Amino acid sequence: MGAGDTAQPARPAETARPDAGQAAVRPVLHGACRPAVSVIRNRADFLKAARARRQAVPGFLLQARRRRQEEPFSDIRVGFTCSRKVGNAVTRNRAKRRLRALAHAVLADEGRKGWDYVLVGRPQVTVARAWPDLIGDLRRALESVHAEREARP
RNA sequence: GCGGAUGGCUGGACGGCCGCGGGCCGCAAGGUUCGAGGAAAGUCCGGACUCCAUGAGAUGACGGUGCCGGGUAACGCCCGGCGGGGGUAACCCCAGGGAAAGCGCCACAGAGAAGAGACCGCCACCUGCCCGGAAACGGGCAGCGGCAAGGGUGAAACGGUGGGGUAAGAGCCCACCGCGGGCCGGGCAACCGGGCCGGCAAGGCAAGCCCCACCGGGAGCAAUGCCGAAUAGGGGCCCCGCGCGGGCCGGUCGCCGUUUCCUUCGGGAGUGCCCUUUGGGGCAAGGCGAUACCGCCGCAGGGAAAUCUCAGCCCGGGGGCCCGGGUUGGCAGCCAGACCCUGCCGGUAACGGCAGGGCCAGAUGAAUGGUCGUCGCGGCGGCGCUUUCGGGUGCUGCCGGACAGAAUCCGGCUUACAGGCCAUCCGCGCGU
Repeated sequence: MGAGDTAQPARPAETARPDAGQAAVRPVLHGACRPAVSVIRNRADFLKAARARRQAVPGFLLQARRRRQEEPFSDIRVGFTCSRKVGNAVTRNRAKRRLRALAHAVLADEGRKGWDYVLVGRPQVTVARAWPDLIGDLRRALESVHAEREARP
């Protein structure tokens, strides 16, 4: 009986894994290796990302953090933040949805495994900025954040 | 046709690419179906539902409501009336109980603001002075007085208008209106109509306090209930202190069972040990599982003692029963309901009854979308055609498309809202 119980504690750590495992299989069908993108829902992860490096671009603010060794690192995680300064509830929702679509379009190809990204909405611009400009913003922000990492030995 | 009043509806459509959340089916891949609003908002009322408190309840405090009748689960909501006010009208507006229970206040202006008051003013008798006069007397001014009509102030001036009356005046008297009290008639009632009496006594503010009637226990879904890491850890009681307990390792037991090369995929050759009836079987190595039992022998050593140490390795005083707390988080509450649609019946209506049909979001760093295109709508402009000169119509360019995002759920209220549509009614104009 004791051996049966000892297998239990290991399970919570693996809850994030199954997605990663399936995603690792799926890209083979496409021929390219696209890591899975999952969503950050935990407050602690948001706070950690906010304390790590950041890059402001016209459309939004990007916060990014490379996860530590003991955390799962096979996927890309992304979160979204729109405070009350962005506008009323309708505007906040719309800003968040645009950021979500933006992450979907760009991050799977240009994000890095084992990193957390948080996209922070800005008043007026996040909702109004033209779509191609926003995509360009994210590409430049990612480049800058990754370069900063490599410059620091 | 123009202007207006009221009630209601709508809140762009279609498609391509890429996505999200829930349910159902499926081992899975995946499939299928559903997926924001009229206010989802403000959180202002009323409930459902939970937990807490409570002897039924009464009283007080506090809060709320306030014409009458009806509707409703309930309401401060809705409907129908009444009264007052506004509008030619349709219709709209009203915080609409009590001011002869009491307290308080009524700024400024004004003489005076509640049993008030005399600034200008009006006036007879009487007294004094002056003028005229022969005198009687007349006139003027002042005093002693009378009055409150007119002027003036004010949001409001101690009933209003008219007449009589008077020196001048005054509800002093009269008529009507207003006010108060009975009476009669109508209405469930608020109230309305009529008539009689009284005779001015009763200013306004209750959204200052207050009085009267009625209603209200408190907190809220972050309510509340359940599950819940681990050698973790809190409290109580009892027992033991035994080379004891827990984890890991090994032994042991059970099950499985082997390796290399070639290949035309049929097979062939080789093989750690033993047995063989040549079919194969057993043992060792290996894997998986179980773990009661065992951990070389010996049966100990240190310390005054409690007790500690050692012997596979590591950690620790141990065991039993009961109670309680609780982090990350998960589940329930949590979506079939005072529900929606249609029809019939009752009711002026709000609404109610019956029958049939329908299933319509359940997220939790929070889904219900992102992007591109076409069409449609509105505004401004250009060109063409047409015109009863108001406009209509075709093509085209630019711009715009509101207010706003479910979070336990219902009934209301309030506030926000680009543009568009419908119905009924009123006034004016024109035609018949």
